[in-house]
Amino acid sequence: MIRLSKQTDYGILLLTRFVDTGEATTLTARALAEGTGIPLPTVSKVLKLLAREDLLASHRGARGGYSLAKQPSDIPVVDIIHALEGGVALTECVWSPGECDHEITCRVGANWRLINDAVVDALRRISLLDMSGPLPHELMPLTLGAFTAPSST
Amino acid sequence: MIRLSKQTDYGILLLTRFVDTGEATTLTARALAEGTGIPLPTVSKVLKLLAREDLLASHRGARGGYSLAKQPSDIPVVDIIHALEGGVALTECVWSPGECDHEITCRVGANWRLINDAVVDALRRISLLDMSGPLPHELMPLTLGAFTAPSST
DNA sequence: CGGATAGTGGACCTATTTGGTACTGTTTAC
DNA sequence: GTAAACAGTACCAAATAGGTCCACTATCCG
Repeated sequence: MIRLSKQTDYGILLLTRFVDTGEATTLTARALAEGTGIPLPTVSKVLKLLAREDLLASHRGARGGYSLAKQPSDIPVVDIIHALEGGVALTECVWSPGECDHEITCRVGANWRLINDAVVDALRRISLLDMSGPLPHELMPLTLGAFTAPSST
Repeated sequence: MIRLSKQTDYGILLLTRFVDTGEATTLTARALAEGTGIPLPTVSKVLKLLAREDLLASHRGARGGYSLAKQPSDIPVVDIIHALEGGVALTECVWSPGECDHEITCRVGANWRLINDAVVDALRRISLLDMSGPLPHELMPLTLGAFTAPSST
């Protein structure tokens, strides 16, 4: 089963809380933990990772906490994934080319790269704002026109 | 890092060998192992899984082996992934809904489902034949038109 | 100033998954 | 009947993910 890590899942969920409470709001890890049921240390870890990649701004000290560092519409889902699990590389050779023994004979690699790029690109176009809203289907069809030949582009 | 398992990677590679050698050819696990450098037990395991999902036809006994069960153009990549790692479920709630505590408050789930469907759909449109060829880019751009509002554009 | 609150960084442990192996059948060609 | 080759399954080891904890630093507030 190919799936995102739980951390990423938590991350998205936590970030939507910021969107819900208003973008400027500062929330503490503790409050988030209580609000979501996710254990505090874990929440803390996830928020730290998000802050490190500048998706969240951290405020230390008493009455500190975290707040969104950008507009929700300016935070692509792919950035969240990147912050929490390092990236998207469907196959090893996409991530670290040159380590595969099947070298020249393997034409599959190039194709994986294209597919990978397409997925990353789609994930880049989806923002936190999109994710946090109950998007009407008419407005969010997310069609993947795969393997169509556009002689134009 | 979100990635496919090595087994899936092997699977695609092995399947392309069948395409290369002609679709009707029967190949043994041993021959494949020697040809690819992948250890025999592992090759065997992967082929078994592919046969179980009817992507390969197995021929037992002496002079047996495996052959493609369908035309390469009729084997979507998503089926290979399904055979070798069980499926594509970006988040847990896509796979087994109802187990998440964040129940009603979580509107994210529905969106993940849409994204997941889109990825699966793209992977369904790419065939083994596509993967095994050195596809010219003009013929295989794999564009994902994500989150475009169809009404306006 | 001092205490309480909150994030920071990193170490750490455990459980699960993955990658890979082995072995005992069962089927088939010759 | 024997050898080749797949089938099923159990198994082990290494890697990764999930989660916890602690010592430290920064900030607010009285």
